[in-house]
Amino acid sequence: MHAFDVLGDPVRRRILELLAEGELRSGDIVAVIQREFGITQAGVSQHLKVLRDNGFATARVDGPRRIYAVDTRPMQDIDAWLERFRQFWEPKLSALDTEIARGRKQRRADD
Amino acid sequence: MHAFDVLGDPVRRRILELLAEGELRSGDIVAVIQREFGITQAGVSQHLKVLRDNGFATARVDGPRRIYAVDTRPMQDIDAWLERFRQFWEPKLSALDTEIARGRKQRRADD
DNA sequence: CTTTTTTATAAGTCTGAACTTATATAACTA
DNA sequence: TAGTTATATAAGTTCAGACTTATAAAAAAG
Repeated sequence: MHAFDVLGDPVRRRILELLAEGELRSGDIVAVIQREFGITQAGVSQHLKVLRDNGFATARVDGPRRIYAVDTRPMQDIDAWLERFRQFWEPKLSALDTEIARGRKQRRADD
Repeated sequence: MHAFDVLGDPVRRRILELLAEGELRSGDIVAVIQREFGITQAGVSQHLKVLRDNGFATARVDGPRRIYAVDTRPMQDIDAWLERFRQFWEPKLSALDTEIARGRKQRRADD
């Protein structure tokens, strides 16, 4: 399964947004997702499994609980895929003058 | 439909990769996709419609042909969504020493 | 020690997106 | 002008993935 396939689901994207803010218990993730999407604990758990199996998240055991953390390695694949399109828009980062100048030149070429 | 939903399909991703290299006729896109994915002209055309309808591509008329071009505005939404995860990995751009140092500090905190 | 909590997984259900065939329409060609 | 090319859309089909209920197993609580 490709990284984009994983992110092609709104529940999984939302879970990753939550994890980007810090580690969470499975149960806490379930509570938020149930409220926002109205699906069951088992449904959320299945999404968590997809994330684990595809490298987007890790889970450590804490008694009967699982503590989930984001793993952003697959995000880098997404980021890399986007690279081919970045030439079409202005860099978002603060950059050296040469980078800024390069960005402006690209912009002019596209307009 | 969310931008990630659109990219959650391998055919559409491939079409966008092709368009990133430059404008293409519908028929040429169909030829490549038929060879790589084995689906019909109508199938490809439906994917092209999804891309048009969701702002990822534009089509201008040239006689009986349609010439497709990529529109990267929705990519920027993807890029923006990724922003929350970039703190977890090293910046790809050459950066000021402070940026590099900041990147390394983040990396250590995560390991 | 029994009951409760936590959460992953199994097994079953269902629907919409990805596919097909068919075709309409516009443009081109001979 | 008739036949061909190009391509979008309509209508129908199908199956994979997102969902449910049920439950097993581990840990915690009383």
